[in-house]
This record gives sequence, C-alpha cells and structure tokens, in this order.
Amino acid sequence: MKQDTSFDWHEPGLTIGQVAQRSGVAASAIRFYEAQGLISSDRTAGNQRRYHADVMCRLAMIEACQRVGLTLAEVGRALAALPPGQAPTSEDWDALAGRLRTEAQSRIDRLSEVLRALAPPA
Amino acid sequence: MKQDTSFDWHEPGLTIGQVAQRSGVAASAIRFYEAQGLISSDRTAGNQRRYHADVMCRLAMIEACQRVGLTLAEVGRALAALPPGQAPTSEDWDALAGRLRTEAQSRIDRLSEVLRALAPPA
DNA sequence: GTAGAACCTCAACAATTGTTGAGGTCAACG
DNA sequence: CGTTGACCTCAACAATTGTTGAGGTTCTAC
Repeated sequence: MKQDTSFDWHEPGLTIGQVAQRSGVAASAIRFYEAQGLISSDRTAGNQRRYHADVMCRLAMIEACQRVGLTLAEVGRALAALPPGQAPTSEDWDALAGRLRTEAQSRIDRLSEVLRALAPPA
Repeated sequence: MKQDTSFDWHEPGLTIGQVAQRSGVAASAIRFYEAQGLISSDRTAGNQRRYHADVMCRLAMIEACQRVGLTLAEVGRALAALPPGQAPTSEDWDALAGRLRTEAQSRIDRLSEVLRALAPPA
C-alpha cells in the first residue's frame, strides 16, 4: 500500500504568498475560499498555511466555474464530491469535469434558446 | 412603409404586475433592472409604469445571460448596443445573440481547458 | 538573537443584486 | 365619490464575494 498519495508530501508546501503569486489569485481570496471550504491547507507549528500543488488546480477551476455562472456554493458542492481529504485521482477530476461541462453547456443551451426566440426568422 | 414597429404600440401597455406575473420576475427586480438602465417603460399621467411586449424578451435574456456568468453591467452594455429607444429589429437581436453566444462559448471553452488540464491522461 | 518581511485573525467596509417595508398615490369598479 | 388593490419612491436590510486595515505572531537571514 502507498502511504502517500502521488503528491510530494515531502515538500515543505507552498506559502499563501507563493500560491497567490503563481495563481494570480489574491491571498485574501484564497483565505476566503478556504473559509468557505473550497480548498484546504496544512498548518505549520506556528499556524501558517502550507499548500500542496493541487491547490493551483482548484483555484483555476474555481475561477473558470465562476465565469460560467456557478456560485462558490455550487463549486463547493462539486468539489465536495471529490474523495474527502486526499489527493483526487485522474478519474475523480474527470468525473467532476464531466458534470461541470454538462452544467455549463446546458446553461449555454438555455441562453441560445432564449436568444433564438428573440430573433425569430424574419 | 410601416409607421409602427411590428409591436402594438396602440395597446395600453402592461403593468409591472402583469409583467411580473407573466415573466416570473419579481416586480422589485424589474424596477431594479430599470434603475440600472436594462429596460425602460412609459409612464402614465399618474407615474405608473407601462411596458411594451418586448420587455418580456429582455427579461428572459437578462436571466439567461446571468446564468452564463454575465454581470448586469455586461448585459447592460450588450443591450445598449441595440438601437436606442425603439423596437429592435430581428437583425438587431440576431447580432446581439451572436455576440452573446460567442462570449458564453468562450467561457465554456476556457472551463473545458482548465478541466482538461486537471484530469490529465492517466 | 534580532530585524524585517510575510503571515495570522478578526472586524469593518464595499460592490453587486436584489427584497422588504413604510408611507403615500393611482385607477378601476360600483 | 369612495373604496380597495395595485402602484409609486425611498431607505433599510440581506447574501455573495471579496478587500483593507489594525494589531499581533512567525519565519528567515544575517
């Protein structure tokens, strides 16, 4: 059995400042997402956050989801479907991606339908 | 030449209550959209709102646009591109629809891209 | 072992997107 | 006319999604 989860738990972990810089997401927003349960972190003995690499994925996903009209609560529910606590597998991400794409596409379809009704064939 | 615009301007106009009931959008929201300049109304001598049929289209569009992540400000800018004040033609709606669909689709594409990066080929 | 940068929490503020309620007016019907 | 429901405005409140700042702690590098 593997006692680690394909991530380098050995690594010291990213500080919130490093994550902010690399992701382009403000540290305040990162803390906010964490408070909402969308992401999580380890803490040092001195109570500072340390992130694993997968947080970058989650942040990118959160931003992309918001851009297609999902609320943070909806993103949170989607992420909650991932296996709790541990590094998600490719299959986990894949299933999640499928659901999100479906949802987004159905919203687009709805918009298209409304727009088509607005511009009827002359 | 037609001196009206394919709408029945003769009609007394819909009250805000009628619009609310038929569209499913709360009267308070309708007033809010109007304050933001997304829709407009005539007023009776007694200052009450009277709407033309096209407001139903606009309301449906506003809702659908919000569902794909456009802010009211963005919807407003899109609607502002319609010929000011008068009943939009089919072509007007059509051009608008094209732009909105493009925007929405590009957001979906972005999400798909992020999700694909998240779930790499095993 | 200490200076300074980066971090912590918590509270207050801010923009967006509305809803609710008070207090007053309009319109439609008899 | 008078009544009654629908409407008006304006202000206050509320949820979401953050940002800012005060006041204090930790980490790193010298």
